[in-house]
Amino acid sequence: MYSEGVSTSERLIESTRELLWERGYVGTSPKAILERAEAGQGSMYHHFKGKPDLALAAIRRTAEELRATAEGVLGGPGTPYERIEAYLRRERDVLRGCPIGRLTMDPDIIASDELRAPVDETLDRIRERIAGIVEEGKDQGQFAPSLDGEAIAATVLATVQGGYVLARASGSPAAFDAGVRGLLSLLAPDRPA
Amino acid sequence: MYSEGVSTSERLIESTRELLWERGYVGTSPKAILERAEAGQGSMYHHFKGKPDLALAAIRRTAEELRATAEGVLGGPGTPYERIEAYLRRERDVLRGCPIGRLTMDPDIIASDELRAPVDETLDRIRERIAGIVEEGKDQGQFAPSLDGEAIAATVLATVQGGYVLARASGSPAAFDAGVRGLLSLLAPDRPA
DNA sequence: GTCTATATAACGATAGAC
DNA sequence: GTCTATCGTTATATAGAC
Repeated sequence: MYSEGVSTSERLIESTRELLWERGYVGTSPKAILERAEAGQGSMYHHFKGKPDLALAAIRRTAEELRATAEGVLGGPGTPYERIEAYLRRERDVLRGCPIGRLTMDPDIIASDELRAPVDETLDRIRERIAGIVEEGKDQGQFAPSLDGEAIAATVLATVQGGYVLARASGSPAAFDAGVRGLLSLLAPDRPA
Repeated sequence: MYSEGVSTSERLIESTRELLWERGYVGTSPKAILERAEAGQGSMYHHFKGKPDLALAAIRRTAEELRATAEGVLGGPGTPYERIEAYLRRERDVLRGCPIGRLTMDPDIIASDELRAPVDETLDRIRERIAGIVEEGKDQGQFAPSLDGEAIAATVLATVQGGYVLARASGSPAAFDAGVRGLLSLLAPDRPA
């Protein structure tokens, strides 16, 4: 499963990342992590204080990765509308859901300020980034001056996060795509009144 | 906790509904259900085949309740826009999340067609209801003919479901409200181009 | 219908040998 | 740094008395 040269602590973090994405925090057991990482009980408690500590390391890395991915499209070329469209349409494994957003449904994550912090910060920063792009679009006359950047940014992010919910409920990415399509049709600069 | 006259099986279902909402399926144990229902081990396995069977009864009831609540506002008075606004702005315990939508992040729910079915059906029927209202609005000239009812309906539902995610991440309902506000501003019939 | 007793496995963590 | 052994608790379910 794992090639030589990857450290045990590295394998533990990567396995935890996968399991948190698939099963959430409550649904992920140390035993499952150890099996996937091909590591023994002792290794985990040597490198990490326990399940919450290991999960924190995993969540931080996933959060960092998600922020980078988002910035990759939002900071790309194109008009404000095009960059938001690129964000909404970027390749996604829709049925797997959002590795960060899904954690908000985990009671133990929400109960812990430390575990919730990277989730909150990640979504918040992407939201701020989108809000700025909307304001940019207003300055350029691409979006109506009446639009509130912060509010539109929340709508964009919510459409994505909620799209995952609809898709997983139906077992098909179609509802996610429909939601994105609907939002883009409302947002389109040349939308008929 | 429970007044006389409420049957044990009733208390079991209600307790399960609460716990599924708070902690999801994976995070809810029979023991926790029994304690909350003030029932013994034997009662639960007398009335239900096991945890999945009890959960199914609980989910079905919650699904039914949610559909009725949605129909209550979507079938209310007002123009199509006003009815959609009423749906988006209806009173919600935002930080608790959606009792049906949250189940889509539960691996054991998604893995079971039987448990997923009521979740899927509920969201699908609300979506269809909203899609019809959008089409109505198009017929009446309140919405642009270019809008796709199905897509807009998915956007509306996704904004709500995603709004819960953003709110729970930040520990405040503000992001939910912002997302709704943003969507309504895009949807408003008198929106400036 | 409800109770207690019991069972098997998993959970999350610690101890101490190597 | 990793391993095995062990711990006390919980998860989920069954058995059988009342």
